[in-house]
Amino acid sequence: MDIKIVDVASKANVSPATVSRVLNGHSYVKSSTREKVMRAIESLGYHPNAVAKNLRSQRSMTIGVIVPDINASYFAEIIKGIENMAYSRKYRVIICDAENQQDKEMEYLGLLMSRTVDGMILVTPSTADEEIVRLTDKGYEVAVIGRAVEHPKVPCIFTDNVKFSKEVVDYLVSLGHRDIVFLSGYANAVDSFERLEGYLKGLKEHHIPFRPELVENGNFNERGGYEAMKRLLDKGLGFTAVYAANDEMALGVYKACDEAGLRIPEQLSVVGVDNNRISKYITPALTTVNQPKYAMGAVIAEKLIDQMNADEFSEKRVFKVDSELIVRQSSGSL
Amino acid sequence: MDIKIVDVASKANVSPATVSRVLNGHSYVKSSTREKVMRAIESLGYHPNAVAKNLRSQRSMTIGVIVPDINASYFAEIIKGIENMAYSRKYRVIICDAENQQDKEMEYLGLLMSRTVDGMILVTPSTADEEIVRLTDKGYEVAVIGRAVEHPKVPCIFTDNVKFSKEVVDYLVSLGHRDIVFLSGYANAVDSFERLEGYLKGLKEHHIPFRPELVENGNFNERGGYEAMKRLLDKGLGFTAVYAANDEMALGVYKACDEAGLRIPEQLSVVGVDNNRISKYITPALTTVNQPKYAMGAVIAEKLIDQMNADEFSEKRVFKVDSELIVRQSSGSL
DNA sequence: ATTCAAACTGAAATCGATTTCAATAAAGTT
DNA sequence: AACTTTATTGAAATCGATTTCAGTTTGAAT
Repeated sequence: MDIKIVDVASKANVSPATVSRVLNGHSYVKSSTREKVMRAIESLGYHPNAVAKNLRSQRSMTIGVIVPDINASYFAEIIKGIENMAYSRKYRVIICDAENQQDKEMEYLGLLMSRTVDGMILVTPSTADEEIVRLTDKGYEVAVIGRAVEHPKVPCIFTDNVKFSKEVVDYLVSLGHRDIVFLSGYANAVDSFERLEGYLKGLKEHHIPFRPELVENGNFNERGGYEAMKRLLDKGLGFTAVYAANDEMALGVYKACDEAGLRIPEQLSVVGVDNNRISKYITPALTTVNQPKYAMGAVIAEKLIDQMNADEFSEKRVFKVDSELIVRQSSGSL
Repeated sequence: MDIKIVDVASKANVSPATVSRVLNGHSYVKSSTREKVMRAIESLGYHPNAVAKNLRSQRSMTIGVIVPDINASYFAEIIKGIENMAYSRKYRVIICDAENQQDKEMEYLGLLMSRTVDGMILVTPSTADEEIVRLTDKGYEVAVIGRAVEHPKVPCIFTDNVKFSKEVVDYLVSLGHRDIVFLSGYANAVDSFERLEGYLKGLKEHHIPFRPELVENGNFNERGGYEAMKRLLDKGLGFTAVYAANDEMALGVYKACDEAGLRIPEQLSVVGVDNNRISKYITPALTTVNQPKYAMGAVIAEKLIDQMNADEFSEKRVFKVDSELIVRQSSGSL
């Protein structure tokens, strides 16, 4: 049922080699034969089998991306950046959505490891560094978004979690807040860890004693943020501001506050991270930290593609990009 | 540098065939040899080359999905539904984001056509029906979300655009509106077309004369909605309600109204379609039409997989699912 | 008219797995 | 003991393209 290159060849009275030459165009082919072949291709509706092609040529011109959740605009924006850069370099992108499940993440990693892609970009905060190092040493082309990995061949791009988290604390303190809740994401993510670190650093610098009871885990999603906030409110701890490690959790905080009749920002200031698309539409508009998501995706895709095509690796491998605090209406002075 | 099956074979002192048998487990292998092979695999860190495997076995256990925009929650939800169903059936999913560009859509279609996937799901409103029929006749397994395609082998799932659009008009008329704007999406999308049809049908039923100047195109995105609304406002046409063919455009309408000092819903009622995640967070919360996106993805994935594995095709191929109007605060009586 | 390079083409090897076929060994069956 | 049947393995063919190698034509240069 399938049309193969030999079918085209026999229809055009040439060898498969010639058809291949016409198809790929890096060799001499007489223009009259080229036309014969083209006509045969056309009339048979021939489509080359990429699986065979990739096997022989040992490349697929595709790169794979694994993200924890395509629904989160943070990742969706990154993907757009990757996609457009890759597209302009004639690469195609396949996206794997791990849906925040570690087993799926591993599963998809296995899929990409089986040579279906020429390179991969991991945006997954939970794949261990050692795993990435191992992959790279095995000869896979891997790039990482969201943190630094110690390996001379792995391009990385990330924002300084510690730095901007400290800046959030600085900002809240400048508004007069001293009792600041930190809402963390899931435990095995570097982002959670480093944002907590920045939070602590900020407190320390302002000589504010750390109150461990003000740190709660919200798993990076709305529901987690909602439940964490309810726990905090139930305990009746005194606090005037919440720094949520991402906007999704901040959304949950809004909901909990709404139910508890707590007004934002009059009674509680809320700051998120990601500049999620929703954050500017919600009322009050959420103060948040913006990361250059699209650019991060584009830069890392470019580096990866460069590296795949040149054996000398790039002078610059690790990119730390700046993020900015976007002050909106969810935060105010005491 | 790469470890191949022959390497494993020679390390374990067996033939490649035996290694393959161990790997795939559908043949007799003495348990002692199995262990030898396993040890060799382990110690060499062997990963089978899926490209070669797929070429030989003529299947990849992956299905490809093309969507116009992964950033839109309508598509993201559909993808989730597909992904989870596929995953439970041991299929992997690769997602192609056409970014609302028709050339990219074609490009990705070409990618999927080159036998890298066992089947494909198109959620693209702009791929022509004839193209889909042609693909299917050529032996590709294709399923479609969002409309019906006339071909006995193509599973389809969609909501009745005409029906719910008419219901939107019914609803607005019941609130007393008679001058209703219709904001259409881009012209080559069936959705635009059918939603307009429902709008017209609704007007007709209520004996409201059709005013062509009240129909504008907003290209299904926020910006388009904003600009279309501005054009309408500039023209100073009298209207009291807007039916936007999706929520994204409704967002643009909000922005234009905000700038023009027009209050929603007091001075203008707005209704969207999709029940986009943002729609419930925006103020006033948007009245919209909900489609069972996740379920649609799951159902079509299941049908496609069934069809790929059984030669007899399913009795039921076309699924029309119900959508519901979610009334929120953006619409009110005159 | 002869020579040499460039243009053009096909046969066969190759990519890395799976699978068929056939051969042998072990285990039951009468 | 002779004869099936079942278990176990390897050699070789195969999937559908690309690419090397070598051979033939053509065209230009001497």
